[in-house]
Amino acid sequence: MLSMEFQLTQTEENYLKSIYSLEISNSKNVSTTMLAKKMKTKASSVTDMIKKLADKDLVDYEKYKGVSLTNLGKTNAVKIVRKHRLWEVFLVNKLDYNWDEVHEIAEQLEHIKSISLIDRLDKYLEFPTHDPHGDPIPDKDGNIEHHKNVMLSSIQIGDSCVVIGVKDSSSSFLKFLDNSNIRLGSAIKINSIEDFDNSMNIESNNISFSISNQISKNLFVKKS
Amino acid sequence: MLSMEFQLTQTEENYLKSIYSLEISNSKNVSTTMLAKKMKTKASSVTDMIKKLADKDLVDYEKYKGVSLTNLGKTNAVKIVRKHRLWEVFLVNKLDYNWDEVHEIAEQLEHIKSISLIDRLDKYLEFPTHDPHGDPIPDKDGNIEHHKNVMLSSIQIGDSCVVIGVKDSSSSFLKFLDNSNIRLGSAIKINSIEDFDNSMNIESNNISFSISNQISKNLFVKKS
DNA sequence: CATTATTTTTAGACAAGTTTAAATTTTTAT
DNA sequence: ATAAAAATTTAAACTTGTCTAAAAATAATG
Repeated sequence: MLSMEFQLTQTEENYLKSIYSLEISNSKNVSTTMLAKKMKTKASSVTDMIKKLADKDLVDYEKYKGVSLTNLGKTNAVKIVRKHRLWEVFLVNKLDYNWDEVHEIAEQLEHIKSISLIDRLDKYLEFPTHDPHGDPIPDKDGNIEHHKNVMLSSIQIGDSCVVIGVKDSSSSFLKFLDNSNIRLGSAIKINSIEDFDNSMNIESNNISFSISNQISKNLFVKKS
Repeated sequence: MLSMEFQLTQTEENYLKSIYSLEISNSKNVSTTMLAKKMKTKASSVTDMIKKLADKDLVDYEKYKGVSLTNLGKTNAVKIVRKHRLWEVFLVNKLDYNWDEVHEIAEQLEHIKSISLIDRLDKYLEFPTHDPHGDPIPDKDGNIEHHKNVMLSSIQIGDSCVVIGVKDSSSSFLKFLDNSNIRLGSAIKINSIEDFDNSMNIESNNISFSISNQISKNLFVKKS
C-alpha cells in the first residue's frame, strides 16, 4: 500500500497532471521539452521540478531520458483529473456555463484540498460518468474508462457515427462546434472525403457541410 | 473610480481579509501584533507585507502606527468576504455539510478567480442574505448590512430573544451549540443570571439549562 | 522623569519556483 | 563517423513570503 504523508503543492499537482496527459497521448517517456511546452515554462525549470517529484517517488526519472509517473504519481494525477472534470460538470450543469468557458475555472477548483468535498460534489451531481467535453470521470477509487480513441477522421465514406468527445478543449474549437451545431451525441454521416486535404463532407442535423481534417482529427466518435 | 490592474496573491487577500475583520471589531488602526496573531505569522513578516500592501494603495500605513484599509483595500476585502460566505452557503445548503465543517474549505474556495463565477453562484443559491453562521453576505456591489452586535450576554433577566448569528465560528463552539439544540432562529428566554460568573440560566425549546458567560458573549441575538 | 517592558522595524537568511546563460549530452545529418 | 543541431542539465541569480536575531521606537511603571 502506497502512503502519502505529504501535501502536494499546486505546482506539483499541475506537473503531475501534465505528465499524465502527455503519457496517455504519447505512450513513451515524457521529455523535458514537451513538458516545458505544456506547462508554459522553461526546460530548466522542468528539470528542477522533476528532481523534486522523483525524490517524492511520484515519477521515475533518469537523466536525459525523460519521466514517467510511478503508481503513486498516477494515483495523484487521476485524483486531480477527477476533481477537474467533476467541477466542470458542476459549472455547466448547475451554473449554466457553456462548455467552452469552464476549463480555466476548473483549473483552479481542482486544487481545493478536502477529503470529503469531491465525493460530496460527485453525489450532488448524481455520479456523472463524463465531463462536458465527453472525457470520462475517474471514480472514487481512481478507476477510469479510457476512450478507444476513434477519431472522426478515421471513419469511412458512407459510414455514420456519434460524437462522444473532443480531443481539443480550447475555447475556439468548442465555439466552432457550437456554431456548427455539433455537440456530444450529435449524429454524423460521412458523405465524401477530399483526396487533396482530407476535408470531409458530412451530414449532421440534416445539414451538409464541409469540415477540415484539423477538425475531424479532434472529434472522438463511436460508429453507429 | 478606483482601478485595479493587478491581481492579488492569495496571501495578500488573506491579509486584507484579516485587517478588515480586525477593523470591524476594534474600530481603531490594526496593530502589527494583532495582525500577526490573526495570520499566525511573525510580526516581522507582517511589517514586510504591510509595506507591499501600502505600495499598492490597499492600506494606509505609517511606521509604528498600524494599518487601516483604503477604499480600494476595503473593496477587495469585501469581495473576498462575499465569496467566502457564498461558498459556505453552497457547502451547507447543497452539499449537506454541517455549519461547523465549512470554514476551512471556504477559506480555499474564496480565492478562486473568475469574474462571473461568484455572481452565478449567488444566483444559483437564490441570492442568500446570510451565511450559515448568520453573517451578512455583501451584495454584488459590495454593500453589506452590519450586525447591530447585540450579544446574548447583554440581554436582561426575563427578556426573550432570537439567535441571529455567532461571533466565534470555531468548530468546538458550533458543536456545543448543536448539542444544546441552539441554532439560528432559536428563541431564548433569560430566566436568571449568576452574579458570580455571569453565567445565564436560559430556556430554549422548552428546556432550561445554564450557559457560561463565554458562550453568551459569542451569540448575536435580536430582542423579541 | 527615568527605566523597564513591549511593540515594531530592520537586516540577513532561507525555501520554492522561476529565469538566463553556459555547459553537457544526445540526436541528426552529412 | 564526425560535425552540427537539438535537447537537457547545471550554475547563478531573482521573487515571494517567510523566519530569527538584533536594533529602534513606543508605552508603561515606579
